[in-house]
Amino acid sequence: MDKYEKIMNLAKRRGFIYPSFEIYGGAAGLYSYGPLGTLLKENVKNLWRYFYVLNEGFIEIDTPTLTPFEVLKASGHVDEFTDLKAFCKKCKKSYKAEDVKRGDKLVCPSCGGEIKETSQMNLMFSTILGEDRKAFLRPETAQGIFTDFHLLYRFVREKMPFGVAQIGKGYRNEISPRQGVIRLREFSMAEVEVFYDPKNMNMDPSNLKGELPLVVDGEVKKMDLKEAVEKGIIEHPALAYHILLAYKFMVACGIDDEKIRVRKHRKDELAHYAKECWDIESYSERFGWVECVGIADRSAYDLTAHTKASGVDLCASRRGEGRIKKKIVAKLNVLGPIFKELTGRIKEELEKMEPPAEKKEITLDVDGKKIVIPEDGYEIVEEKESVERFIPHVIEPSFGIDRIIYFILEHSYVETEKRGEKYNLLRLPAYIAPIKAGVFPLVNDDRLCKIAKEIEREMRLEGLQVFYDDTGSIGRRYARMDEIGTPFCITVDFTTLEDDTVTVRYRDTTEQERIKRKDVPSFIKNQISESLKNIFND
RNA sequence: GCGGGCGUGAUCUAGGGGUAGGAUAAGGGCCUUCCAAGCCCUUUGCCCGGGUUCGAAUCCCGGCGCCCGCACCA
Repeated sequence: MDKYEKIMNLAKRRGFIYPSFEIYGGAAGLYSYGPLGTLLKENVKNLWRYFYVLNEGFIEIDTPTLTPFEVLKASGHVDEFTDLKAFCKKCKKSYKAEDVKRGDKLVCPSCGGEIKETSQMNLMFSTILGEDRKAFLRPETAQGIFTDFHLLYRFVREKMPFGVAQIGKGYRNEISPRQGVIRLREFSMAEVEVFYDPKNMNMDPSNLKGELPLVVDGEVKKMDLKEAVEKGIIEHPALAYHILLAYKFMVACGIDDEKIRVRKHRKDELAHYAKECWDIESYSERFGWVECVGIADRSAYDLTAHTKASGVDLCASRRGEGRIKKKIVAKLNVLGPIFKELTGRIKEELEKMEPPAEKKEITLDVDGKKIVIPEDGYEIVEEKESVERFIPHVIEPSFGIDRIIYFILEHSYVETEKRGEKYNLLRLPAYIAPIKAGVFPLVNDDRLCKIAKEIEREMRLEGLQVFYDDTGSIGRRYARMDEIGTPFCITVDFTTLEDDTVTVRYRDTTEQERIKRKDVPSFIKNQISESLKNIFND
């Protein structure tokens, strides 16, 4: 049995994650989170929020997964995702069917033979809103952010740069989803769209401290980020910063930093919207290097596309450089007496015009009427342009939550021996662990049980997920907690009856210490929050 | 989507045309003063559908799922 199987066995047995709808034979690419998996996933999402919403100060939103056709048409997904591919068995090459169509036959451009084998490449799930409005389940959460850009830009009071985060489901109708939880048809993603002014990134270069294992020319090299930007390996500092942040997040999740690398996309593997893209990959014994995060430079691609398609201006403003612009200003005291009630319309049309080089009579067409404006009916005014409109650029860190959860399990899974017996545990960081503490009476004695149950209740009311257990031997109960990664166990023993102390047992060392019974909730909370704060102290 | 292999409780596995067995886990009880102890009892299963047959978990066909290779992977 390989590690993947062991982990998936554990995951199923202990309620982390397992194939969905199994009583009906299951469905490829669909997995469910059980009770512990749901807690674990929630902790991962909250850690992510800690990074991006709390630490970075990005705003978080929640938009529909059902997305009208026009949105994904504009974004390029309809055309880029819908492809009939023709596969030539002889040449082992595939082509876009429309490129090799000859009459009603598909002909292989390489060998000239007829191609019979085709496959539908549409990766989006289509559906219908109401009677007949075409729609899709979103393939990424990003479009819900782009299409609200104007509202969000106003919400942040028009400051640049700003980030918008979203956690939610995405859907891709994979032709053949192998690789278990690595390739899902419905999956959770956490995405940020960072909007910035390409002429003014507002990036503090001191944020680029540190070396990352970059894959350059197929080789992994530890490289200083500042150097990577200077050498043009990473296109610009904001992109480098987000690569670093995403890397730190992965490590904070408990993923082995020896098994993380950062790889630049080749030109031919870039998504249609991306100008440059870096993947944070993690290594699995079963699957090899797997993409967990993609950090893409989407430039102005999406906002430009949606501005064009919707007609809504998705621009931002920057303080201008004081360019001088001429414009026409109507003199109402002259025009009013001449044109009476038409004056308002005339002013509107007149001021829309490009000013003439020299002052002269202007002939205007207003609502089908020819109007002649006398030379003294307007002025040409010179104005300094104080704002400039531009379409913001976007950096998008996009996290595959389910893959990250798989890697958390794989990398925290430890096989050891205890008294000659196999002993397995999950070394999850305390803030990731689904259960924070086991609470036990040393033996099944009414007095001890009563106190242990009281402690359990106190901890729950303090917001801690804990697990009370009084069955079997104490060793067995520790083992059960170790297997699901519970970092602490609280045990009530006979000494508790005398001095009101209990033992805290640490998962990774199995060592114990005594603390005051009344301090238990705050002690555990401190342990968790201290380890969380340490993430950013390096 | 193509070719090959596989499908037995929650997990691991034995068997195999005639009442499906074990281990682990789980539940109940006894015992138990710190790391999967012991004893007694108990629950859960042949992927689904069709065919062959007196009788199918077993043989055949189809589907679904999993694994391997090819292809695909925004």
